[in-house]
Amino acid sequence: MIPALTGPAGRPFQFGNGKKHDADYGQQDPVNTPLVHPDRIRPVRGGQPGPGPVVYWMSRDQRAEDNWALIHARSLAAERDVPVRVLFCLVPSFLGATARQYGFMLRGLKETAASLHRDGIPFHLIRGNPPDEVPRFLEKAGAGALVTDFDPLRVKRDWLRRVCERITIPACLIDAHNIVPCWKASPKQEYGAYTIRPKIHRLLETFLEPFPRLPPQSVAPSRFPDLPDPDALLHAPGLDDSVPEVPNLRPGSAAGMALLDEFIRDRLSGYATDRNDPNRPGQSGLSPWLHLGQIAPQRVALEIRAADQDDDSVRAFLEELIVRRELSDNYCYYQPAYDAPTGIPDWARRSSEAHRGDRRPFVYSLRELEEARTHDPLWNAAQNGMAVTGKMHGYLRMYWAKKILEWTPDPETAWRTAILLNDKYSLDGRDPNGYAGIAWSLGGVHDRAWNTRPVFGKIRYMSLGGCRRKFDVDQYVRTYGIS
DNA sequence: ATCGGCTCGCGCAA
DNA sequence: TGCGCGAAGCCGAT
Repeated sequence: MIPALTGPAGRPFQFGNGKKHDADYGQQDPVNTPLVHPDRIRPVRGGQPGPGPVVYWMSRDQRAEDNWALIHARSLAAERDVPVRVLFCLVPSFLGATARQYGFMLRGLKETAASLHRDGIPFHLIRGNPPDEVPRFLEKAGAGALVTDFDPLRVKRDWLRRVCERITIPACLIDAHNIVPCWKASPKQEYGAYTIRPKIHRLLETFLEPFPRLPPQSVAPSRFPDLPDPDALLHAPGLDDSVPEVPNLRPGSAAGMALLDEFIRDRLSGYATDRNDPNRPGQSGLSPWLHLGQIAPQRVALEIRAADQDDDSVRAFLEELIVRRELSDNYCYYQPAYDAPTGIPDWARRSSEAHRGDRRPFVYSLRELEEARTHDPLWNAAQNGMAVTGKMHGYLRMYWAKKILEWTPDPETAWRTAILLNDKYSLDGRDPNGYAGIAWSLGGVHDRAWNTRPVFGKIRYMSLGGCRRKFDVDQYVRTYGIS
């Protein structure tokens, strides 16, 4: 326990008497109400808070609304009567991201910055390597405390660790992405959805609570930085512009919320029956906005639940939004090799090794796969569709990934290829969901053993015939294939 | 259209 | 120690 981050009740940065908040605490005085559940908060560095502003280093959760990390930063600032500043550190090269993903992110950030400025909170975009630049900014701003948002990916955890080594002010981490904080849902890597599901459901009542609405900042600086200029930033040297932005797509929190409204109004009621047909717009399509934190999963869950629609559909959607998404965070948080075949379950690894030398019916190069030039029109259509639209239907993602295992020389190549292509073309690349999905498809993670097959061993196989039985493959190929 | 067998191991009841 | 059952299947029999 770190003294500077601990309130009188032993709960970090508590306000008031610590009693459970009411359903709507928009009316309440932030100074006298514990706004953020203490289990959402993780102190990562102790020390005496300085007299300067509280800085929220925004990373995974790029929104001004419904953001527990920002809410906590504002609470800290209100308590100490200092301003809040939001910092975003733009890295010129991040895990294979291209102009497609940077464009979506930067246009969203511009909107977020404008919202923050309206609330009296300056948004600072800096560029460079976070372990160098974040401490430098904190020093220059005379920051008194640091707040940041939780991300289970190695590179993000590494940044935070190194930032903490270089600063002298207290710092804390908030899980603003998961409804049940990742470390609270489970203390270990879970074996499957069925093992984490009851743990999450037990805690939902506590954590799936309404967001407080805070008044504009009373202590606000007189000067605000310029809003970020996405078009200028996209031309920065070193930025991979090999994949263009997706036209006719609206990044940002407002567009994400509009898409959510449209989904609830027009498509949620059919979700239970339509979601696994790639020819129907049965899925929400929210994943790019969720991935970049432009909208909060918790906001989505609250709205879906309030919609009071077809029970099966609501249940099925919340299962995917909450249980399976948070299982992905659990996997990346507790499994260091979340993006390699060394992290898969024992039965899968034994089986996979036994079939390493199996003859592959087709072997394609990265280039052939990337250019969608295989013998399988469905696979080509899925790959081509992703390259053009930046997304791929959830059901086809499994098929697409499994075929990469079947058509490359070894599992290592398959993992590398699947991750590279997903991260390069998908708007939701580099997300724990993507890593967990690939681990499920290629490594049997969160799955069970199945009938032994060549190459796959006991890892679940999927076939073109199976797809034909489930949906109209030819229609999909007509829509997304290369003619 | 529908059913059963395939196959492993976690978590819980006992 | 035994037992139920699981992140989206496949295949062949009926």
